[in-house]
Amino acid sequence: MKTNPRNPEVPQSEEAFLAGYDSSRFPRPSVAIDLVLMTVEDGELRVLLLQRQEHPARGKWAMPGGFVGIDESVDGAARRVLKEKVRLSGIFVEQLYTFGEPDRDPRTRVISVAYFALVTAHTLRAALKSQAKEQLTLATIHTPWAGERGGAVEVRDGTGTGLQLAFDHAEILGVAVKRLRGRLKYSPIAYQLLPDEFTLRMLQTVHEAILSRELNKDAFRRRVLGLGEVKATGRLESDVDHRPAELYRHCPVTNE
Amino acid sequence: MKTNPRNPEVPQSEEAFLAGYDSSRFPRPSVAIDLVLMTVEDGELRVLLLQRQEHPARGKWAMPGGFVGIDESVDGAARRVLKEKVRLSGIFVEQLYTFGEPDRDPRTRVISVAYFALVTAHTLRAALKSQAKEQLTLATIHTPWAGERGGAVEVRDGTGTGLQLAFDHAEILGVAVKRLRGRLKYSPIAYQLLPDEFTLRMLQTVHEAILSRELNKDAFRRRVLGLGEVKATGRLESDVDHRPAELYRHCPVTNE
DNA sequence: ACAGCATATATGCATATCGCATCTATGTCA
DNA sequence: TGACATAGATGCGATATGCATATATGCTGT
Repeated sequence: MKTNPRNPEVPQSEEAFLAGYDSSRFPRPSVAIDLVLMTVEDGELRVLLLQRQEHPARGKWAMPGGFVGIDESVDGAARRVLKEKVRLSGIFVEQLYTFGEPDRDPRTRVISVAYFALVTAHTLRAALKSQAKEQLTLATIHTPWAGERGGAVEVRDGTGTGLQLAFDHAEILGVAVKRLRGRLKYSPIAYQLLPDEFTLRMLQTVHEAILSRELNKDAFRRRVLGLGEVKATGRLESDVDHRPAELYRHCPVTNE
Repeated sequence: MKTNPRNPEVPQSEEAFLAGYDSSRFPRPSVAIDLVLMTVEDGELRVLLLQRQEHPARGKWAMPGGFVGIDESVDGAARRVLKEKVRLSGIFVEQLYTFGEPDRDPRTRVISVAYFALVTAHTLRAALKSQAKEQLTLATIHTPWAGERGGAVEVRDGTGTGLQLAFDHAEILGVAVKRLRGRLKYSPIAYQLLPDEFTLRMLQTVHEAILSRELNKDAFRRRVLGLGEVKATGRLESDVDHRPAELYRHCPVTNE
């Protein structure tokens, strides 16, 4: 057991410790946020990555991140980074997990609160088009594991070439995919990845991309319609070379 | 939108920011952990609380916590606090959620990573008996909300008197109960709250205490036995004034 | 105009699960 | 020895799901 720099404080209660806490006495870790921004495009689950221009991990890919200001909430820092680096706001953002190993960043002690965000591919592409200054990409996520197991994942660019992730970002992304899969069945999270009006086939494609497996079409339709979370609009999709399907809307069901 | 102390850094990339980061230039928040240590005793879900001896929130009840050292992992800090304040180690501990509102602690900026831990009431009572120096209690948790909704909770001592929780600890505890309920169905978490050998009735009681509702006995038995996660020992419980039930053991099923 | 095609949408059926009720078994205790 | 409380097993209807089949409809090529 290594020496604890706060050993002299051990006999104190938390309260005494806090009351006598001298903020300059012990070094504090930096606190950052990392943003796992995912979308479904062309039937694939994808994540926004930036290629690092500087050492360390130069040339590797990382998810956007930033430090938490002393006067802003951690959630607020996540929304700020989303706005500053991706030019997006108002989309679904949820805290994922906090990564706090001392050596996860080679330069200094950084504790990172990871967030995952979801947005339609259309909205994301529009936001990215307005600022092509940074080297960024929408990479496809491949999970070597099935179900909701979790673990590190692989990412590939449009040509199928594998991309190297910086730091512990492969692990972070794995946790994000695991969380996303776990929430899919019991929360209306998939609608974050669809436009306001969508067909049941589009909804199923989103589910299949997230779960990385095919679903039974009829059971899927029955379950979705039975949940009462979608409402038929009466309108039909257009610009398809086959029979157009009916368009639905997500109607959040009141939690009685 | 309030002024961001790091506005001058905005045009920089994360990488440039990190590379040129001067650790003395911007104030860093303190990082702490809070430990939600829960157990099931007398068919009730209970949580370990300490009464605060100092201001602020003097006299109110709080969950044990402590600061994260500069050289220890956040998980390690949680295990250390568990060991130092509760004299327990080797039990189930899992990260819960990070609470990062700027005003959640009135003294200074503290970002807290909450953990939840589970242990049998027997083990916890034994650990507490060896150190009655601090004002602590095992309070019963009452959730005004049903299902897995979440929200603040109430705690009461053995006489049914409500206890006031300090800071945002009612919210933290609510998130812990919500997480515990959500995990119950799909993870073998309940066995953390039972001795090595237990009856199916004891297992059901743990589930009912966590969910705060009664379960169908036969359906519960069938589901548990069907999952193949328990193994009959052939032995029977003793010291009961009725027909003794068979004792079972938890046998972790191999994730194929 | 019309046949063919691809997909949408609806229906039927076997199976598995779950809630509920009923029945039997087995220990303690008066 | 019998009442009693709980353990443990069985049957049944309702519901969800996987799979197959049948029908509907817009588009396209001839």
